[in-house]
Amino acid sequence: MRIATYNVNGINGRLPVLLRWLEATRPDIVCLQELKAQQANFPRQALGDLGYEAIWLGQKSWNGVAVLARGSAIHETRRGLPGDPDPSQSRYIEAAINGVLAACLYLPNGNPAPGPRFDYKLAWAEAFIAQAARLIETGAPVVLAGDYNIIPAPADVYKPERWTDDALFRPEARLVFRRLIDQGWTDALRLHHPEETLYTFWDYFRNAYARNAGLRIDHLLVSPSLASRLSGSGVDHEVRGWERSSDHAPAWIEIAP
DNA sequence: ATGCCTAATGCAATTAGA
Repeated sequence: MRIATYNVNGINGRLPVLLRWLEATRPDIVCLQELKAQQANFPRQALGDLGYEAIWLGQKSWNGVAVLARGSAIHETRRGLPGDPDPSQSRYIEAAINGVLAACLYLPNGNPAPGPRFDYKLAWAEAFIAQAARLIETGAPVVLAGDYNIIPAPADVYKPERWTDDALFRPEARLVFRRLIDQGWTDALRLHHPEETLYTFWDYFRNAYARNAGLRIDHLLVSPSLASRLSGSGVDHEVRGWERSSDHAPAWIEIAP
């Protein structure tokens, strides 16, 4: 079973790229972020034609998250993050699918830091850490998949010295990631690729993708009972090079039955 | 310190992204 996460940066503007990637890689469960679409404007039909059911939490202009599943029923378990300091922002949705609990998250960017946006990022992260603690405590197979807007380590950014004061790399942000790992979650991509340069985002400026000036900010954290079933993981980085691509690339894990 | 690019909104120019 393949579980993927992809920040699409506008699901309707990105639909040809999204459908092309789904057809090419056929993931079983997909977490999407940055739909940038109102609830009524989700392309349910086009995804259904490819065999995907969906649940989603839309919003005008910004944010928005969705979970897709191919060939399995989706049982929604949460819509919105408990304790979100600003519930008007659509950043969290959670569902049980074929024996796996998938939490789809879009953690706030937080720039500029310091400031109110960074405060919101950290407050949102606290609420998420609390939710992650509840989920791992169940012992169930859980994946926390999404755009964390956190660069976990210097190896996860092309030039760490340029990012020291950025909300994605500040110590407070990295500590959030560390606290999740300390709860017992496994960073699946780093487990399988301990030394590799591994990015999931390249900005649209300065020819960043061609220069491989990227960041690793999209992550799949798995609970112990899912970690024991991991058989592989990766980034579909070539998708970032497609015409009219998102600035993120999809990341995925493979789970034994 | 800012623009470089892109999407959404809404139909010009602003906001947000990271």
